Amino acid sequence: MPRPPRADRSTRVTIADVAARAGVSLSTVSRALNGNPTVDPALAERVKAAADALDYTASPVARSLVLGRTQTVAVIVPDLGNPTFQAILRGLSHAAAADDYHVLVADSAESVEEERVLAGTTRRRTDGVILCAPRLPQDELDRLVGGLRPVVLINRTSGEVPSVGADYRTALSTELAHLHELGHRRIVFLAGAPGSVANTARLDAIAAFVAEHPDTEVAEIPCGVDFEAGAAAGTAVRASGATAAVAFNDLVAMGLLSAVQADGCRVPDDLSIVGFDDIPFARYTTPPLTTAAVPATELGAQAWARMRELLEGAEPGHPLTVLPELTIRGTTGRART
Amino acid sequence: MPRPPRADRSTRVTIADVAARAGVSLSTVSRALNGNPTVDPALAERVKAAADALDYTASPVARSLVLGRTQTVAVIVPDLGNPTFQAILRGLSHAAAADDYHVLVADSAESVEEERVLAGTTRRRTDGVILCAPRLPQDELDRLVGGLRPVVLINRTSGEVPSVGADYRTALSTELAHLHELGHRRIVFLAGAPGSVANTARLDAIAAFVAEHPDTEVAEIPCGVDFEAGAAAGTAVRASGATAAVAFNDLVAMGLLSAVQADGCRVPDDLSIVGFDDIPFARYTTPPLTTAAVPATELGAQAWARMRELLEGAEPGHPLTVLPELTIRGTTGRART
DNA sequence: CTGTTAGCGCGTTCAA
DNA sequence: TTGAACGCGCTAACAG
Repeated sequence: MPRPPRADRSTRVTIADVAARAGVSLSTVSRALNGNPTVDPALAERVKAAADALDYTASPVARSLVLGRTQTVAVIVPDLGNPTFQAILRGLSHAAAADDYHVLVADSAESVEEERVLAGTTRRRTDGVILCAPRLPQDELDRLVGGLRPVVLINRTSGEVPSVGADYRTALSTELAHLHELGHRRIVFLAGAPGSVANTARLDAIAAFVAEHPDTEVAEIPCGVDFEAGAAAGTAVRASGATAAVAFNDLVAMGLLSAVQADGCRVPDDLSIVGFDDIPFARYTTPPLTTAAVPATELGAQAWARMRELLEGAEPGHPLTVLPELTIRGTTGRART
Repeated sequence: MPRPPRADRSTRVTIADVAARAGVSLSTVSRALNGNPTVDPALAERVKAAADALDYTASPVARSLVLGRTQTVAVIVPDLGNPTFQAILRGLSHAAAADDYHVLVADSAESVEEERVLAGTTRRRTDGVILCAPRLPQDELDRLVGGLRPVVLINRTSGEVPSVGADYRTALSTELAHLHELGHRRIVFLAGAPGSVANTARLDAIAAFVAEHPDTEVAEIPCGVDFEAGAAAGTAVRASGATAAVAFNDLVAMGLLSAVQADGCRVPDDLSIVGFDDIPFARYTTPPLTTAAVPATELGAQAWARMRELLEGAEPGHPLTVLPELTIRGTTGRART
């Protein structure tokens, strides 16, 4: 892209204009407008009058340079199309706005390389960066965050870096227990990205559960993380003979639900399905989806709260881990016998 | 929020450090690093070597101040929770990133006042603002955009301001024609926000359609723009005796679909439903939703393209209007007789 | 081709 | 309490 022409600033009103109009020095204007108490009340009034007569507001860029503070934070997400990340961004955005901070968003497109680059470049034009479910391997993540501080991590941890996240492991155990209670003994798990932190946590939960419940079999089916993947897994799920399916997330669950129903399979009579996340649409499927509710919006707000503490120089709070709540709706029922 | 402490910049490497290490002046470093051809190749090499030995990158904030350019644009959306705006943001974000621009997002929370304020404050720290479906009344919008340029409008227009949007009117007519062709003569329209531009466009289309089809009745039911509103309208829709419902958008359609089905109503046998937007979930409802597909991601990309032209000082292209495509899926069928 | 100088628009010492 | 002067980090105009 060709370099755009230099901006025309000739028409912009600066602090000098206000100073001239109020008949004071630049410093006095600066002090008056920033509420510095050492300025004569009457003068301050005159300055403010001049300022809004001229519709003046200090240049954020100039202030950023001198203050070393931009009033902006960066948020890096792996995919802006993912409902969970959208919810996190929304919660974060609202919370930051309430504290008069701005939010720079960047989508890493699930690319580890992009993630690394974006973290660096956005950090330089903001006061801190919030990494949302970064895909970086642990060692690289550990290395990266060092040069990025202040940093807040969502759904990942790294040393003493403040973080917020959901306890996937326990939540998945709860889902399995729910299925077990309904009599399901042959279950399939539609796996997400192999090797990813989120998938590994779920696999751990499954291994632990199976160890404690020898009567139950949980088979893993490589799948994916979106609708299409879930729908595509329909055939394999039915062929498995399982009476229940645990999807990596709600997207997969919905894709599966859609596919098996189109195939004449009744849910939950023939097959029970559980999702994960409780995205906004989960309650509106037919039947409504049983899932583990991750308070994504709240996580976003909490992530901002951590960042804010860091920015204020306060002690970073302990890592926050929320436990997704099992939300039983219509896609789970007693196992067919 | 208390003012954060002044940032510690003592450890940051500046252009002076690079200059010292390379044994040249600051200007030479600047020139070399910016690819200015008037610098001796050998020297340029030495400078670059020094730069990355020091891991130096010019401060974006300082550059912004001197260049009067931030390489950032602001996007204001009414609601980050709306799938359509999410898609627009995604398309915009990707397109801008491809041109090495950053995106500042702000959610106006459907507030006209917030919209006005955010537009102004974000504009000052960016090179331009993109207003996504602004809720401002036309006269206020006209007034606002004047002091904001460069500006790009999505789903609204104002004088000569570049804009992109969808032709709601024609698309809704097409939906009505589809229903009419299936034999529907009693139709209800689940209206969105009264007085909003989007709702008015749909109402216009309905009025025109009814005028041309005296045999058809289209009753308006005040509703809303989300799931809950659609679900809540279920009773009224069924009581109306209509054989088909046109929802303001897909969210409403899905809420309605869910509600009437829970009530034992068969779709499309007892009731046909059409949505609007074709959000990602529309194809996964049961049955899949018939709707008018708005290429939201593409609109976002096009909005960026317009902004980019403006930034480059090029002629702003003509307003772009895309025609949402009728996407017939499973929620529409012949009218029951 | 390179170095010196002057800002970009502000906040903030330091004197007065 | 106020103003003059300096500097944030960088690019660009102007000499040399």
